[in-house]
Amino acid sequence: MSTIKEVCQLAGVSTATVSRTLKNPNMVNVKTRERIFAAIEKAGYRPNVMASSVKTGKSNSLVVLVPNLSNPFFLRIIQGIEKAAQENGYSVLLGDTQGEPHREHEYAGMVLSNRADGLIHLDHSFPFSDNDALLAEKVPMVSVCERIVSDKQYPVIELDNYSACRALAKHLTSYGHKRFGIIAGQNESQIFRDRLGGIKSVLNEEGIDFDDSMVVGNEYSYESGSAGAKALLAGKVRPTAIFCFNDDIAIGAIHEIKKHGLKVPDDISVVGFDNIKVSAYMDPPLTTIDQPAYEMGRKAVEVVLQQIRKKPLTRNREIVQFRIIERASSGAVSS
Amino acid sequence: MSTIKEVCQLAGVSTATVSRTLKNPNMVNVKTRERIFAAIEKAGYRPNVMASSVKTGKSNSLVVLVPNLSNPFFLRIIQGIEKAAQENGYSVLLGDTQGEPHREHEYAGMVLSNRADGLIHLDHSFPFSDNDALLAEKVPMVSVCERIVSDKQYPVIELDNYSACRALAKHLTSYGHKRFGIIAGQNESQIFRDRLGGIKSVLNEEGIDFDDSMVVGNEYSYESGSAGAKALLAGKVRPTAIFCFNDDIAIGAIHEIKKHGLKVPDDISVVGFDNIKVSAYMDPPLTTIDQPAYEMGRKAVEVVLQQIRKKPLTRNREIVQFRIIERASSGAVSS
DNA sequence: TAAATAACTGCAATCGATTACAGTCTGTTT
DNA sequence: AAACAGACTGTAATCGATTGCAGTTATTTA
Repeated sequence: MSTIKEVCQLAGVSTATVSRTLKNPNMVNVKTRERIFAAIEKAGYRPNVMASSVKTGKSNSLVVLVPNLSNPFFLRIIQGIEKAAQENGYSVLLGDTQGEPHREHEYAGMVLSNRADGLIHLDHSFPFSDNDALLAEKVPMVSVCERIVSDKQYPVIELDNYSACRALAKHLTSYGHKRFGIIAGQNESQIFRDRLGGIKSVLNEEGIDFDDSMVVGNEYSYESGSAGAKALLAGKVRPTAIFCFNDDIAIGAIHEIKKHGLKVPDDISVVGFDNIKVSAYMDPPLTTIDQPAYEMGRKAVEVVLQQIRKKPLTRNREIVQFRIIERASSGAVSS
Repeated sequence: MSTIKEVCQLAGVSTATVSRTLKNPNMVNVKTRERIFAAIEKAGYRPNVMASSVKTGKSNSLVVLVPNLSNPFFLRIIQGIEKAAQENGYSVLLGDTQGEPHREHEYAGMVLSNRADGLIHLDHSFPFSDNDALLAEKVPMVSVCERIVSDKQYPVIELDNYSACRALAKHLTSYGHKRFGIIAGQNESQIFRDRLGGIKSVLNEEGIDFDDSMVVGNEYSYESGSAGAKALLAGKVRPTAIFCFNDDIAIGAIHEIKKHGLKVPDDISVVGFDNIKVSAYMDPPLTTIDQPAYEMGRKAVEVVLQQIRKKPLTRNREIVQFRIIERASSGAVSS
């Protein structure tokens, strides 16, 4: 790897001029510039990004913390992040945390050690260790989907989960459903509270009883969907409709329901959340809530960059639009 | 952010000693060490990774080029990569290339500009621009799944696609199938040739005719699976079994087949490739070839690290084991 | 024509670490 | 008691850029 000095030699100029032709070309004379470009070409010179980072204090990369890389919904968000980052000259450092605090700390620490300029968190945990909490105060950070629990209010890109679940619940009650089951993801999150709240508000309005024993599940996975469905089917009263807090859960649930010889939606309606791509290809195709994941990723990048560039944020909370996608996994309650 | 100098002040030592307590603790006296650790704590000091990278010439990160982030199979590989990288003190720079050369060039260039120490490519294209080809000669690089087409032989982690497809083909012929269709991913890749070769070799042995017009599709996606199935069903002779070159394609194909009022596997058997997680939850669950994606990712990291550390490679080609997963999407041919 | 301005370019300090080399101090060996 | 080894620690050069400041021309203005 050749350095800036070799280019200097070849072009007969100082490092300053070479550096300038690369960063502020219009500061240097056209003829010199050309000579330098030729020298760069000949030397096969590539500026050492690390060196320039030391000087400028910017790494031009963002860390993204993902609780679970196998979730296609997160992936879509990451695609959005990656694209937007790239367009802005940033690169993405990926951290699969598996929800483990020590891995979060490790990746979050990258911002403190100048490896990254900002942090996008796809979870609600405060990703820094207690030790680093003070330093973390001024790091550019956004969360997607759910607000980070911490004293400081970090910006968030999120969906109106309450309203989305109301829409979904209304969709089901309009089909005459009265006995509901819920298979949730994480029980102690704001998302959980918002979604449950949304559903309950509709049931309340409709005068439908709902017992918290009908809420099962605590993981966003196929397995948890299967297990949740199994639990619900084993209860005294079988629900006629099941809310699943993401599509993976719904897929697992439908699988299990069919195993029991029941039909979806004839015997039980199932609805998911996220609208991942495969949902449209399931049998039956899933009724679900579309979250604009790609867009959310893009927005997240905008917001961190704004912080990095020390521009004031217009708002601390960006609400993106959901759409209810009605497909064949939900239908009229059987009489 | 405080620097090493502030720690020096607090502890009353030189930068050298601070640096040493962090990198070679046993070189410094226990009491000094403790004083320094206390100072580090008090200052909230985090070493600037960029600065140390300049000096050492190592960035401790790897670029991973993914042709398509939405493919769950690639994701699983990335999970393996990420984990292994982290265990070795490396972080992962993710590049979603969408198969576009200019994006490949851009990401691959990161190794040349010292942003990354090595490169893992989940595709077969030579990721550097022609300009950079010379410089690329000595960059640590591995590909996963498929060998990189280039003069230099870069190591590869791959499956024996030929044998895997033979296994799959035998599975189907043993069920009595004689009319086959194939929905492929990329037509000009080695994978394509190996897989097609494997299938044809079995058909040959069994004396089964096969017409290349029964090979359709050129993209690893649900849509392509649907479209491919549609095309095959519109042909003069309807196949009784369809090979799909990944599970996404198979999922799309099954969806389409059902739309035509046909049953899987009663009317048509469908087999996939990769064994992504959702395959087990499809209706019917997919017969497929399991690729140990996570393991492949880990191996890829091992191999690049070996190159980075300038240790000789034991072999240039690492073959991982496949397993045929027989599930309900394939069955006896209907009479 | 002298003075002022503009357009380039170079010098050298700097970013925040790492590390070869040399120096100091303590303890051993003869 | 002198010589030497071992254990620490510090000095200062260095990695490869960036950039404020100053210097040199060339051009414009008065």
